[in-house]
Amino acid sequence: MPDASRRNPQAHQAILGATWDLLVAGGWSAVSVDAIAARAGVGKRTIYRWWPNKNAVALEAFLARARATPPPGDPEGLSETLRAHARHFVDLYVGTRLGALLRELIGAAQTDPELARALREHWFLPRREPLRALIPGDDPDLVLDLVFAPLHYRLLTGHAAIDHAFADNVVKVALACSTASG
Amino acid sequence: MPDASRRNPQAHQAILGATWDLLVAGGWSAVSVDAIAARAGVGKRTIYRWWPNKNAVALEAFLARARATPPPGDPEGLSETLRAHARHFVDLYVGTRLGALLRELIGAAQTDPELARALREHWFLPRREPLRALIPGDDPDLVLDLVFAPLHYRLLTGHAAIDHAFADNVVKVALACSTASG
Amino acid sequence: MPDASRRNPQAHQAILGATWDLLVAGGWSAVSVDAIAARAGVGKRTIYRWWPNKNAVALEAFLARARATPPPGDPEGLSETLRAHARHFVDLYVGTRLGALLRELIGAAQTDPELARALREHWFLPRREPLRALIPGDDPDLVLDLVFAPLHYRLLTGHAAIDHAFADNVVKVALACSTASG
Amino acid sequence: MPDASRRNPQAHQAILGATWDLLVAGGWSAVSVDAIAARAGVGKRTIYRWWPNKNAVALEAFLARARATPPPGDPEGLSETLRAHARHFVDLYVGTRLGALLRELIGAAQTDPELARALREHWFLPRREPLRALIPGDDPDLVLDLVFAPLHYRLLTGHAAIDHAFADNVVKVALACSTASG
DNA sequence: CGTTAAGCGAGACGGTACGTCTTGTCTTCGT
DNA sequence: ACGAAGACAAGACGTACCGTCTCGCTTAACG
Repeated sequence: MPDASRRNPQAHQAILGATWDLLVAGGWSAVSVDAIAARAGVGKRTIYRWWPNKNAVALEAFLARARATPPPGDPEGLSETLRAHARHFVDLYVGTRLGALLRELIGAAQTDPELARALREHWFLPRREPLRALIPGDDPDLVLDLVFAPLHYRLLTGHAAIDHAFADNVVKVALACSTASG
Repeated sequence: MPDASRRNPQAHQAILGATWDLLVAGGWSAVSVDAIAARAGVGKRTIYRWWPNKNAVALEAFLARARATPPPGDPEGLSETLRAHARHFVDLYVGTRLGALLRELIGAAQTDPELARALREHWFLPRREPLRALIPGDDPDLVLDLVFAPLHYRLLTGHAAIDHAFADNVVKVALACSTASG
Repeated sequence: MPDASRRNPQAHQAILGATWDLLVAGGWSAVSVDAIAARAGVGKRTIYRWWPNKNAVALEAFLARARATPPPGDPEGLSETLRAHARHFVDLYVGTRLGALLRELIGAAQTDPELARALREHWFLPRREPLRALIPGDDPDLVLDLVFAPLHYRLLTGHAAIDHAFADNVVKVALACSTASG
Repeated sequence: MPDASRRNPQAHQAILGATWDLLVAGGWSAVSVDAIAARAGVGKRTIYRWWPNKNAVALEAFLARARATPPPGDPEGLSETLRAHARHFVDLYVGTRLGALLRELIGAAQTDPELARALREHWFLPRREPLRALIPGDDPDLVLDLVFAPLHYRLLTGHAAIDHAFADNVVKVALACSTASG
């Protein structure tokens, strides 16, 4: 295992930057380890020393940019909070390179268990966890899924449009559910 | 381009069968056009003549098997109907090779727009369409998403378990929503 | 074996014509059985019914055109006769599509024994035979080779130019040989 | 393009060796880039990195073996020298795998200009050059052709046998020519 | 005059080889 | 020891061509 303290931060950033640039310029299909290395002016070995494969690099590039736009500070009331989060996802995902990348990462995760685990651990769970405590009832995960699943489902299948109105609707009915049924 | 009436049905079935066999034996990563051709005793050209790539072949293999277990005849009452469908999806997807294949196909669809279109057109929409008419209110798609999105979301992200109880809960709250909010 | 009396002469000529056209348009590499069939408006089966492979077709196309320019009627004297023949070869081969085709056929014959046999039988021997009787001495084949080999050698290796002067020189020294040594 | 100093000599030799082995075992038709790579335990990419195609590989394999039997040191007298060289060609070519390979390479060169150039440059010219200076008269190339063309002509057309006697005869008459006519 | 057996056009098929691409490992230098 | 560079084994990709085949259609010879 490499010694993290001796890692070259320039190379680290160059790799993430090159990955993102390639993605913007040519889409996911333009991202290959060779291409990243060439554009970053870095040896392939340096990439494989620190990441297991290009999916992991792309995940880190995604997280760096996605985390740069932090989730909304929670306003008053559960309904408002969830609505703010749902709209935040819409803004982050829809019509953005970041949303496309997330789609592609979730896609790649279907054949890359390690990526699936990392996505859960570094993206989905951290965004859900702060909200779980706010949800009353004995199955907060169910409510969170009612809110967030439709968003991601449409993102991945594209069978219907996603916008703020949709986000608002989803939150409204999901909350109605949890009170009506819980 | 090619004349479908002259298509060799033996070769057609052999290709789909070989694809499925490879999938069962070695998972999605074992499926390659070369491997399919070799196992089916078929020239690669014959595959490329009728399908654009292996994703399309795998989709057809998926649909052939998935359609072989038709959705439940609709029992009395909307609630029962949706519950039957949700449980049907659970049975079809969870812990089965078919579910794994669907996951992988949705994954591949994130970088293959044609596959995405075909999946929507030949899988998602046909399963939704008969149910849309049954849903009261002015946004039946929203209700269908409340029911089916959590299922697929958990299938794709694996952040929580899927079983009949989950399916039942989802249907219960989704219906509670639509009545409470609509 | 097919019944030659029922052969369609239009198809026969169309195939030879298409072969030649392809050759002129794109060189030997543009000649494939598929391409011939397509351009001739003929089924591949029709080609394979009458020829074993494309080399045989091309040979026939070559012979049809090469035989259309018959060798010179033999003038007075062996020296003149050989010189006329040598110059005839030069005219036929050098800088012409026909010469290029012969090169390519001899090339193909190196891995196609049947083509080699046919070339010998239908091209080389018929051109040599009438001359053999004219050559005095006990090894006329040697003299013929002294005359014709350099021509074909340069055609195939391209290590030096071929023109009438070269043809004349070859004939002059070859004849000098045969008298000096014989 | 690639950095020759970093070339792996084991792989280089394995490729040439595998090419030769395939040739000996199954003839030219058994030689394919795939087969070479498989037998040499080498990636196809490694072959294509250093050679443009299999013809170039085969040429190098030919040259390696052909140069291993160097041309005869030149004995006293032009006649003896040429005779030794002619017999050397006969020994090298006739009834040997090497001769068959040369035939096939010359054949392939008819549709591969780069191979043609390389054959001239690395085989024909180096063997001719040392002899040119020995030939008196103003057209040494003509004399060399008189000696070597018949040999190669018969090799390529197979219209007559090749043996030491033929070589001797060719040299005898070719020299008679040059003195008689020059 | 009708039947029947070809030739024929079209093109699908099994197969093989091609040349390109990407992945992840390994080696060689330089710093 | 890390990093830049890139060669390497492996093997999938999609294309091209080969030679065989199956399908209907037409057409000539024969009953």
